Formats: sequence, structure tokens, C-alpha cells
Amino acid sequence: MKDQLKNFITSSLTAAMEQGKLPEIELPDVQIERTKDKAHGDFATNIAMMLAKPAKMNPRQIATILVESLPESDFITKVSIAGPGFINFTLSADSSLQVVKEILAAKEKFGVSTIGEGKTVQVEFVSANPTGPLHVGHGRGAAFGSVVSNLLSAVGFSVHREYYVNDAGRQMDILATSVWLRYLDACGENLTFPSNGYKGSYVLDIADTLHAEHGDEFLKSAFKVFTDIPADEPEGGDKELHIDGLIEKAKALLGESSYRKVFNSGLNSILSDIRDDLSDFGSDYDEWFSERSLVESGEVDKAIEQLKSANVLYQKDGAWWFKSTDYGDEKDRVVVRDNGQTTYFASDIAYHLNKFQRGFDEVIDIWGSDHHGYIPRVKASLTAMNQDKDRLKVLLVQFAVLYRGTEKVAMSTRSGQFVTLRQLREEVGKDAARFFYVLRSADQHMDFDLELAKSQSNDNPVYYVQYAHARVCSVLRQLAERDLVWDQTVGESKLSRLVEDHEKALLTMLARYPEVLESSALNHTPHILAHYLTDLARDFHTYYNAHHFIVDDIELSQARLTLIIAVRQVIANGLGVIGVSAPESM
RNA sequence: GCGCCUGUAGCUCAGUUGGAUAGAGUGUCAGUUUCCGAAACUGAAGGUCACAGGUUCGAUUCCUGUCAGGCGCGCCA
Repeated sequence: MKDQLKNFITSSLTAAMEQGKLPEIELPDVQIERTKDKAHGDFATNIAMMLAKPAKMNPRQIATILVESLPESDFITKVSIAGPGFINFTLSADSSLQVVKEILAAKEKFGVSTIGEGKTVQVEFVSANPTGPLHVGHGRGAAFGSVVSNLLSAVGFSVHREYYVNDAGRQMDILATSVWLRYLDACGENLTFPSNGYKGSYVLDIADTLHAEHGDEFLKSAFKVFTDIPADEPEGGDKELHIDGLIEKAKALLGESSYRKVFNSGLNSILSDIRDDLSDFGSDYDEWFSERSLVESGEVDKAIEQLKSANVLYQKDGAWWFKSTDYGDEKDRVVVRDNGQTTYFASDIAYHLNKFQRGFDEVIDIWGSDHHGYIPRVKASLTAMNQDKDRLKVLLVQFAVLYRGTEKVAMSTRSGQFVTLRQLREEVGKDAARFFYVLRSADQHMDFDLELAKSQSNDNPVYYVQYAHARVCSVLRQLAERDLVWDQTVGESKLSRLVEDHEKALLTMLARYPEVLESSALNHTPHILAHYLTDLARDFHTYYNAHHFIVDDIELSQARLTLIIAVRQVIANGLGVIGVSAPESM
């Protein structure tokens, strides 16, 4: 519809110029928008005001000329000039009814478009370290990432959803060592658990399983383990040196093969827990990409070599640095430590190069906002490797601060004190949690009140939207109880009976859905869709309270039923994109 | 100190990429059900869009500065 109007204006403009009514000037992009106020018609354009300056004419004068030059049309009933020079269009009743037929014909496909057709996009999200279960802080990224993916898919992109598994690096060694120490404990050894180890109860579970499956295979005496280890913090030492000492000792005492077994028991257990958790949360993936695989395949070393030959690495203090300042970063970054180990950043350089080489047209990273300082160096590395850094888009998700009532909940993965995503899902439900997470724009800090979310109060808008869907289903059940049926053919042919203000409001709301989906997708803003759905639900509930659908006038009744079935379809489609169920009753 | 994000109704948040009289939910107050589900609906009250300048036909939106809050500034990941 917008496009039709755009062509309309454009042809009017060229006509006016050919006739010499307007000076020959370069045409700006014609902007058509829906009006906020019904009194202004359905659509409006500000083109006359935009042309005022280059044409050196009064905007209202331009508008008058344009309106005179508009071609004939049967889908517009009224064109008017208002305010400083807006041109307002009112659609014919017929054309606004058309959307209902489109919805019923397209069904679950209504609203999808082909804008992204032929383009591939990779979306990486969550990618939490597999050192413990996901907590509610990860939930927002999980919901946001999966809805952004669904949106892009809905407008035609071929979407590849990916989780980057940080299965290499020091944090994983700390986890492996934590598991081993708990295992030794389970074997009956007497030891003091390091203050910097992972203290969560899931570590105990993993250790118990390891003990049950392998017996005393990995048993070493606690005395041996703790000999010559720097003191821990509570004893006046350094907790980092203490845990690093323990890691080295674990590797030495166990040997590579056994250490790897312990390591994998922790990694696999937690990773499979994360997979199940995300799957149950409705956030599905096409690929789980292992950091370790990048190291072992030599891709990390290869990337470093590539940077070296590009002459953007230099040695200082025994380490290899990347000259990221040449590309706008605040300071240079280490890629190979003085002990010869590559940094996390080195893996990430290789990972992003790998993503680019896989040929995606667009690569989207969804990170917590605390990683924002990381963007310049990743983009710098891509530029240094002759890649177009603009193919990478990083979307930042602000933290959700958790509250229990008015009390802030303190969380720390290491200490094991956190509310897990699974707990949230079990208490609040997947639907409410997802909708709640996605309701706010991602760059907005968010207060997540557990009590509120748990309380099933109608503060939670997901019920409101779902209820609208269930209500339509309920009307249809009522219809059946009265031995009546919905006749689509009759309904569609009598749509002109829909003349009430509530009905007109619903019709324009329904027509907006494809536009909402598109702008939500292209701007990566799921909250636009969520807000649209609550608005649509509100218009429906208002209509419901004002009018009856099952009435004696059969034609009117069928027309109204047809309308609300279209509403139900759009709600179901929208909720589907968000990953929330559309129940028939609740 | 530097960088990024944020500041809109008592509270939680929108605001269609610069448009017409800044909107919802919640809370407060007053109402609606012999009738398809009241998880609903109607109405009222509630605002110096943090503050000060600037850009132009026009600014909550863009620019600069100030103030306030969050985050980041490792040879951690």
C-alpha cells in the first residue's frame, strides 16, 4: 500500500515538473507514513515540506500542485492538504477490507516478505562459557537472539543460528580442576576447596557422576595435590596464583589423557545441560561452534600468521601485539602471550574470519553490553585481514537486573549464587519469560522482578495477548454450541458490513502487521512486534466488549466472525515469531 | 580521566529513523456483567521529554556542553 502511494506521488511529481508547475529539482526519497490521528486519514506524506527549500516555494502551494496532478485511483477516496503542508490520503473502505481476505488466504504466511530473499545471515547469540548452567542474565540474550533470528527468517533471510562454545582457555581449566577436586572429595580425600574455584552444586553432581562411573581412576592424594601450591587468598596468598598452581598440578598428576577425561566430563555435562535448557526455552540453534576446534585445526595459528604477513603484529615484552590502534582501537592488543599461549582474542579473530569465509552476507553478534569495548578490536582485525568490517553487526543487549520484590538479587557465577534460566522457566513459564524479555528495547536496562513475573498477575502482557487469541477460539466454541458454523465465503463477501469504528481500527491494525514485521526485522527490534501485539489485542478486547459477533443478522455475524478469525491469525503469527504459544483456552 | 549506553507520567516503558494535540501498561480515583470468557472494558487525574544552547519551515528525535545513573578501559573469557 505504501509503495502504491509512493508511485502515486512520484508520478504526480514528474507530471508537475513536465508541465512546468514545479522547477526541475532532484527528487528526494518520498516518505509515506501512517497517520497517528484518524482525522488525518490513513496515510500522509511530508513531501511538500521537503521540497519547499530546493523548489523555493511555499509548502502548501507545492502540495496543492501535487494534489492537482495526482492520477485517478479507485483505492483512495479522499486527498487533503493539512497543517504546514501534509498531504493526507484516505483509503476507500473496499481497499481496507482487502487485508482480511489476504490474511485468510495466506494464513500462517501472512506478513512474511521476501526482502531478504537470497541473502544469508548468521546470528550468534548467548555463547555463554560452559562453566555452569545458564542464569537469568543469559535469558535476555537467548530470547532476543532467537526472536531476531525468527524475524529475519520471516522477512526472507536464510538464517544460521550459532552458539560459540568457549571450550578452550583458563576458565575451562578452572572448571576441570574444580570438578577434579570435588571428585577427590567424593573419594574421601580431605581438602580445602580453592576460593577461586567453581562452587556451584552442579560441580558436585558432575564429580559424583565421575566417581560413580570411573571409581578411583583419577584419585591422587590431597597432600600431593596441595604440595608446593601458592597459598590461597584466605591464607594471605593470591587466589589466582593458587588456582593456577592447582591447574598445573592437576595436569601433571593426571597426565594429558586423564586430565582430558575429567575436563570433558565437566564440559559435556554442562554443555548438554545448556543445550536442553535453550531448547526448552524455545531458542534453537543450527550449529554449536567449538573454540577448541579452531585451535586444533590450526585456524588460530593461521590467522595469526596472516596478521603477521600483513605486518600488523609486533613483539613487545615477549608477547605478540596486534596494532589495533591503526584501525581506531584505544590500544594495541595481545594475541600471543609471553608464555606462548594464544589469547581469547586470537581465537575470536580466527572465529570471525571463519564466519566471513563461510560466505554469509551478514554476520550478527549478540553480546552483553559489558563487551562493547571489544567491538573495535574485532572489527580492526577483520579490516587488517582485508575483510569488509561492515558485514559484521554487533547488537548489544543491556543487563537485566534481577529483583525479588524491591530487593536486588546479587549474582555471581563463581560463588554459585544465581537464579538459573531453568528455575525462571519453571516458575514463570517459557511464554511469559520470553515475552517479558523481549518487551523492552535491547539497549534499555531492564528491571526483572521475579515476584512480579511469578505472580501470574496481569502486569504481564503475554497473558493479555494470549487471552485475545483464546477469546476468539472461545467465540467459535460458542458458535458450535449453538449449532452454527462460520461460513468463510459468506463472511468475505459481506465484509462491507464492517462499518463500526472498532472494526475500522482493527482493519488498519491488521494491515500494519507486515510493515511491523519488516521494520522489526530490519532494525533488529523485537520489542516493536511485542508492542504491536499488545496493541492489536487491546483493540480486539475493546471491540469484544462493545459488540457481539454472534448476532441474528447472519451476514453481519459472518462478516464479524471473519474479522476476528483474521485477528486470531495475526496474533498467532506474531506470537509464533516471538516463540510464544497461542493457546485455544487458558 | 577516556569510551559506549541510558535519562519521557508516582513506577515500568513506547514514541513509526526530523512531523500535526508526546502515548501505553501499572498504580490512584470513579464506573461497566440477566448478554460470545471480567485474565476484559469505559472515564478522570497525572509531563519544564534531566538541564542549557545550536542546526530549520518544524527537535523527545540530530549536534555541542553540563548534570545524573549503568557498563567497559587485562598478556581474563
